[in-house]
Amino acid sequence: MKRIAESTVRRLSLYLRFLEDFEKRSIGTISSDELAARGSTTSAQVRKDLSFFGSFGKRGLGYSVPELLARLRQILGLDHEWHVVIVGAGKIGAALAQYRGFSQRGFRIVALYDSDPEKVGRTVDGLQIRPMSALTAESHHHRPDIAVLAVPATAAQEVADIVVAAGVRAILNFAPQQLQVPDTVALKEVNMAIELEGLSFALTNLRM
Amino acid sequence: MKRIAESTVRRLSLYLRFLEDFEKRSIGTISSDELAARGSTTSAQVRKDLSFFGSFGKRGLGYSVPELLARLRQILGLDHEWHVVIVGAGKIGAALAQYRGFSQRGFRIVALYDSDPEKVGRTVDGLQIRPMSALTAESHHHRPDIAVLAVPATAAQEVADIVVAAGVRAILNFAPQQLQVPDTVALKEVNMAIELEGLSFALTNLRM
DNA sequence: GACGTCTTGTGAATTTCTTCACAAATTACG
DNA sequence: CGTAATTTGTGAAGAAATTCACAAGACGTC
Repeated sequence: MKRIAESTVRRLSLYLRFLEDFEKRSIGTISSDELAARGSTTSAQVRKDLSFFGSFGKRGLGYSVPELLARLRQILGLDHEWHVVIVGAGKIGAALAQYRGFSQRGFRIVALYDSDPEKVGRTVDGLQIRPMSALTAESHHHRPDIAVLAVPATAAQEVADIVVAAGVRAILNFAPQQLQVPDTVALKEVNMAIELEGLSFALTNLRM
Repeated sequence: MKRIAESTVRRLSLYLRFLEDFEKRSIGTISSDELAARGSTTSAQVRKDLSFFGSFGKRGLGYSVPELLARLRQILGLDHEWHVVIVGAGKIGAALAQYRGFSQRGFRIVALYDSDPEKVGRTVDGLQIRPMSALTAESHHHRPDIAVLAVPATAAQEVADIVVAAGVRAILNFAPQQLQVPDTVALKEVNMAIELEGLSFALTNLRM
């Protein structure tokens, strides 16, 4: 299969969200134009994005909402459960552990780790915080697919190495630290500083 | 000035971070190659990115770390203070209010708002939570440049309209809801669901 | 001060991504 | 059944981003 651009995958996620909304409102059919309007893109872009995976629409009619929903879920790999471990039970880690969006979309949090002995043993949203030192051993049992890192920047690379060694194949990094991982491991960085600086740049350079 | 790509601005933020690190380690000079290695990009990319704004290096030598730092800060608009309001004092909003990275980089949180009367009046990190209804009036005084939205998805668009009307010209949106804003307003979305789905896609399609 | 080594800055080439534009398919309707 | 109105799927064109490649400048050394 041809390589799919990251921008395409991001848009597929958006389309999925819009379709869920359309389904909730019992709309059975949707055109690429209507989908595009919701995501500030163009109908051609929507059709091109979908065309990488097959042809799901009916000419003259549009796309069946439930059908396209199912196809998108399948394409994005949301048709089965992923095991997630969260590392770091500070403010961000705890907020993530309680975030409903995870389980809603088939991401099951199987464990929450922290290296601080003070925090170990406490419970967050029904999940007991485990010591960092237990991660490797417990991973044989939990078989995590994805690790979410919510640790200080200074610890991030070390933790990344540990979870990769423990068999995790995807990392979502909230620490403000650029990580190095083998290219067999998928990596996404969420970095508020970068977003803020992007806004600062826009405020400085665009208009005024 | 030519339009600068978003990807370029993101990389400038990264370079800034690396340079801060080099400065801390008292490294006086850096080559585009060394900068590239830290950010998994290429030296040509680094030089091209910088070339949009001038020529800051010395052939045969590289870039002066303090000088390039200063120039990048200026380019990104980090050479003066921005006023930030946070809307939503739930888990995420509260965590953001306490996040040290804001003030460290010249983003001053001038107010924290919530519509829940239960939360109004409480203090988060020395900042009293104000009622949402006061935002418009108080903005005349605070003159916020940036609004950070940490509200439920269902409220996000309404809040966005309010802050835009109150004079905010940049929005950082943490709500899982695609916002519509006038194109005079800069907008960044941080959406964990999209990142997770990107990882799910990678796990499903790449290898295995 | 000439020579060798290094690294920038930047047009040109290449690759990637988006938009255009239109034939083909489907429905609606008289 | 035929015609008008839609809307998809997709090659081709266009735009944007990245990489190449090399002349020009700067330093170190003898």
